[in-house]
Amino acid sequence: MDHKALKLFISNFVELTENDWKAVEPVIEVLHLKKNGFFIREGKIAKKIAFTNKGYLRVYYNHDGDEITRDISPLYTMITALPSYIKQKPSFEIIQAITDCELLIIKRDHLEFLYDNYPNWQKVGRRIIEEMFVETQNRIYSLITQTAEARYKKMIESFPDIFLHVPLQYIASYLGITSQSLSRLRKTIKF
Amino acid sequence: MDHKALKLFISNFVELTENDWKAVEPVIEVLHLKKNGFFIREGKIAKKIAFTNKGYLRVYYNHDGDEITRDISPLYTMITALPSYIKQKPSFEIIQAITDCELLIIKRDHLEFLYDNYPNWQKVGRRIIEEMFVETQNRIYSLITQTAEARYKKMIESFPDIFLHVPLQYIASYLGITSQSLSRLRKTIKF
DNA sequence: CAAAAAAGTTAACAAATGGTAAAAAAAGCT
DNA sequence: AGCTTTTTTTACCATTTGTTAACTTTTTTG
Repeated sequence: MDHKALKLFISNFVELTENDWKAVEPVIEVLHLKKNGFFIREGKIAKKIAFTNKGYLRVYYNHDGDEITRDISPLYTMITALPSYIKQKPSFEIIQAITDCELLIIKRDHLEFLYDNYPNWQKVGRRIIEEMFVETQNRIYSLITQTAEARYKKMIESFPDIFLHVPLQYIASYLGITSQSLSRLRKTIKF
Repeated sequence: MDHKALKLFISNFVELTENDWKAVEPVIEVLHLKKNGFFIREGKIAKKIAFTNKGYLRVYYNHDGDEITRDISPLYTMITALPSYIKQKPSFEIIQAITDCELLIIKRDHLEFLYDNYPNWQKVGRRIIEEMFVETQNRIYSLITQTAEARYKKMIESFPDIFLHVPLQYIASYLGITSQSLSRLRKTIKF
C-alpha cells in the first residue's frame, strides 16, 4: 500500500519527512464499505478519521424523521463526525457510504499519539482543519447570500462528478431545500 | 497585563506550562479600537489574530454594495480574516469594531514561530480551530433546517448580550435575511 | 440644540420555497 | 423478467422571505 493519494493530499499542507511517514504507515488501516454501509452510526462514539481513497460518503443526521445532509465528501478528503470525535460523546451525525468506498483509517488514539510526538503531524492536523473551516465559511456565505438556484449551479460547477453518484434528495438537503424544490429548479434551468 | 480572560479561554483547550506562557507574553500586543474602527480592511493582507478582551467585532464583506455579516464575535474569542491570513492574499473580509474594543493581538510571524517551536501552542491552534469548525457546522445545520424565525429566537437565547450592542441590520444579515424581514419577525414574536 | 445621517419599521406586492399528495421513473430484489 | 421499494417529478396551494418605497425613530455631528 503506497497511499499515493493521501500523500499528495497531505503534501498540500505540510512537507513531511521520511520519519514522519514511517510513524504513520503502521497505523493506517484500510476499510472497505459497501454502498449504504456505515462509517459512523447514530449514538456511537467516533473513534477514527477516514480519508476517502475511493467513493463518496455523506454526513447527515435525523431531524424529525428527515435526513439532513450536512456534507457530501468529495474524493480524497478527510472526514469524521467531529463533534463526537472531539468530545468523545455519542454522535448525532451519521456517516454512510453513498457508493462502494475504500477508506484509509486512522484511529483516534494513534492520531493523538502522532499529534503529541510528531510536531509535523500536529501541524498537518491544524492546517487541514483550517482549510475545512474556510470552506465551511464559504458555504455559510453562499447560504446567507445566494438563492437555492445559484447554490445549485455553483455545486454543478464545483463538483460535477458528485452528480453521477449521489441521489438528488441528498443534494437538495445539502443545499437547504426540499427535493421537490430541487426538482422545480432543475426543470427551469437550461444548460 | 495579566491576560486573565485569555488564559482562561486557552485553558479550555490545552494545559500550558509556565514556559509556554513565557514564550507568548512578549509578543502579545494590546490594540484599542474605537467603535467603527477597522481591525482588517478590505484588500489588506491579514497579518494578525485578535482575542476580543473587550467589545464586539463583526466580520463582513461587500456583496454588490450590501454588507454581508458573516460573524459577530462574542466576547473572549479569537478572530481574524482566516482566508487572507492563511494564504496571505488580500482580504475580501472586513473586520470592524461594533463597539469600543480592547484586543489582544499576536502577529502572524510570532504565532508561526510559536507553532513551530512550542508544540503546545501548535496544539492550542489546532484545538481552537477545531471548535470553531464545529460551531460553524452547527450554524450550517440551522441555516439548512430552520426558518429565520427559529434562528433568530435561538440567537436571542444563545447571545442575549449581543442585542444590547449590535445594530439589528447586522444581525439580520448574519441570519441570512433582510432587515425588513427581521423587523417583520420581531413584530410577530411575543415573549 | 438643530440638522443631517443612519437605523429601524411598515406596507403592498413579488418571488422563492415549503407542504401535501399523487404519479412517473428508476433502482433493487428474488 | 416481474414485483417491490425508492427516488424523482409534477401540481396546487400555503408560507416565508425579498423588493421597493415611504415613514418613523434613533444616533451622530457641527
